[in-house]
Amino acid sequence: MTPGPRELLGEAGLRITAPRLAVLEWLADHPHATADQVAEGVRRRLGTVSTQAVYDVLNTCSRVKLVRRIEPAGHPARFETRTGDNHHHLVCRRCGRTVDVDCVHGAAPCLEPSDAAGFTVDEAEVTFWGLCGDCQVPRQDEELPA
Amino acid sequence: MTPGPRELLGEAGLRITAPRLAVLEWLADHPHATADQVAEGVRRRLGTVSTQAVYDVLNTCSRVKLVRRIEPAGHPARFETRTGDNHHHLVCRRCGRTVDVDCVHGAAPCLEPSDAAGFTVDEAEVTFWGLCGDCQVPRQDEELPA
DNA sequence: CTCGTTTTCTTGACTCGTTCCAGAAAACGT
DNA sequence: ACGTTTTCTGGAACGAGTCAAGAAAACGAG
Repeated sequence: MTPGPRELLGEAGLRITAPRLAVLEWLADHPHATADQVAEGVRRRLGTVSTQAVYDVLNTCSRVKLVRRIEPAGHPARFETRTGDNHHHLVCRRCGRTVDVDCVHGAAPCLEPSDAAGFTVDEAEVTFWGLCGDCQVPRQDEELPA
Repeated sequence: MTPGPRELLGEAGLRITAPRLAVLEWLADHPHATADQVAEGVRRRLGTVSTQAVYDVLNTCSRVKLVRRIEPAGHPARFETRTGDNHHHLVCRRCGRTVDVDCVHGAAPCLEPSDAAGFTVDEAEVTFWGLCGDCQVPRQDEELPA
């Protein structure tokens, strides 16, 4: 079965702390959350947690690959616990809403650049840009009416 | 032949100003420059130009597709005049150096997500991450020796 | 070519997301 | 239970980029 946050932290050699457990648990239920949203969710569960702690947990867990950080241009970073498979994302230009997209061509579609120009490539990141359902028509509340 | 900056601005319905010409010309010779680098280059040519003007020119020209803005996660935005073809980029995780990568599978390889989830997709952005030649070995100057 | 309108540039304050810092507090190994 | 190590708190700070008000240029009609 899927290991819980406690086990994951242990296996990664990280100490088990309330903020870490809360972040991981909350993130498992709310993928693609921003740091702010994570902080809010965690506080709702633990009472008070510093912004710093949240960033620290997120960064530490990113480093050991327990969470993946995605940074869509022009939007604050978002985090998810689905790691390992190199899936891609569909991001709304307007509200930043993000959804997972499985790799189109199976395993590694565009994973190899034709010419690496002396680079060592270790990841191919694919982002699809567009407008989500809610943002497609909404000239409504674009400007408040006089 | 390739139209010069002056013609491009005209066609786009934008006024022809010294800062704009200088930015476009400089960018044509220095693709993937950051806003700072553009400002520096333009100042070298025109004397004094406000940071604001540079951002304004870059944003305005982005809007009319005269320049493309790329924003690699964790690095300041970079700009290029090669627009229209949806080519991709290879970015150095460490120094941010960016090089163009032509689309591997011809026209639109991964352009269509398998499931759009109600989104209207208008662009597929592919970024290859790695280390450039200069950043692969350089544990040298990582820490200054005592 | 001059004038008036419109767009662009300058200067400087400011925001946002994120990190840095020092000290207090918790977690782990013995 | 204790000391060491790592993590958390609170607050200051940072970099990239934007906002706002007025001065200065560019266009185009007369």
